[in-house]
Amino acid sequence: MATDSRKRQAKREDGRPKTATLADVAKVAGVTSMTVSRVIKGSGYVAPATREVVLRAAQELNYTANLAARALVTGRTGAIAIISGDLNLPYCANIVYLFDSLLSASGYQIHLLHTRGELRDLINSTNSASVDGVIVAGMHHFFEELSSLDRHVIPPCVHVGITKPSQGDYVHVDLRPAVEEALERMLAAGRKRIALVGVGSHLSVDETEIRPQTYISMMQNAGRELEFVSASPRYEVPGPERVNIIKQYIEANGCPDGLLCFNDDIAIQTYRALMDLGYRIPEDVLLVGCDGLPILQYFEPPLSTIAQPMEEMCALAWKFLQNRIATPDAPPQCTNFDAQLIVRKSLQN
DNA sequence: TGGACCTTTGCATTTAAGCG
DNA sequence: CGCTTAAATGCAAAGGTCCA
Repeated sequence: MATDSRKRQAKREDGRPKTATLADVAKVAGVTSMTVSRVIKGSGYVAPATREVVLRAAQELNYTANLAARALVTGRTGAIAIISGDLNLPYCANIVYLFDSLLSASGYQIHLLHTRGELRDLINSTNSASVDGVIVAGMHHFFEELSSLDRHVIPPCVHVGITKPSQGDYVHVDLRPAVEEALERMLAAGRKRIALVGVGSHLSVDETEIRPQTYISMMQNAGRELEFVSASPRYEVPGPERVNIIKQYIEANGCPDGLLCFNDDIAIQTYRALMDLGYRIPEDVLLVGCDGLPILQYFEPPLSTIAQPMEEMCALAWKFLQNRIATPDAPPQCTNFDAQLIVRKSLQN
């Protein structure tokens, strides 16, 4: 102990800042560092009087736990990586916000990543994962790739989103029933031209994407022509530009009388384009988005949307990940939710 | 190459309390 | 008083990286 103190003192003379350690607190409190550790962690037996003395010493020395040293012993970093799409997308921002609330409440820190390269760097930096777990929001291809890597290097992983990975823990939401319901309502209302807004006829988003898949099968079963208003749902296309793309399409081709939008962002831009061109909702066009953004209810008329039970999904995914961290070899945990169609005036005749 | 860094964990030891 | 049990505390080792 005396040796340690001399070394710390020497460092201080070198001009390096000295931070209090468990041993420093222990010395002041007159106990060993193990007792201090128990008090700080709140685990194990410590007499109330001893606890008080230790806490006072810790406060006096402005002690904060050395997370790196703790990770060294426990193999836990107290950090979770979240890999999501771009935060420009309200859907992704909302997911990150929800996980942030959940993880913070559990005392975890978040590493927010957007690319597989970022996670790889994180892992390579120490030859082992420097996070306790990974949440992959959407991006199921990435999840599959991650799951196939060396399990000794890759931390526990859970996927949450509208695609269903072939392995691992996941929380999946099925958009199909709600998309079908929206299209059935448009068909039942006698709408002649029902188009999908946001994806081109070449289905540039993802061939496994359930929205265009459902749209195509429903329209074909109803004997209807397929019609795609190509306005990339990706964030690279700025909103005003997308409004113009949609307006140009309508001016060139006339306006479909039913519009299913790939997401709520696109629904809002489609709304803007329709208003600018003098179309009425729902009289001329039935309009529905997808994401469940609350702001849609404040439009006039209020916009319909396909909503996912985001809070339940995120809470369950976090529970799955905690289970996986605790028992790495347990069987896969999977849950499926159905998205719900929120019908507002834009989808009512 | 080996020791220092800092913390936690499993196990061992000591102390206190309860009871006949 | 002496035994048993529970509570409280301490010891030793381990972990990855850095630096002399």
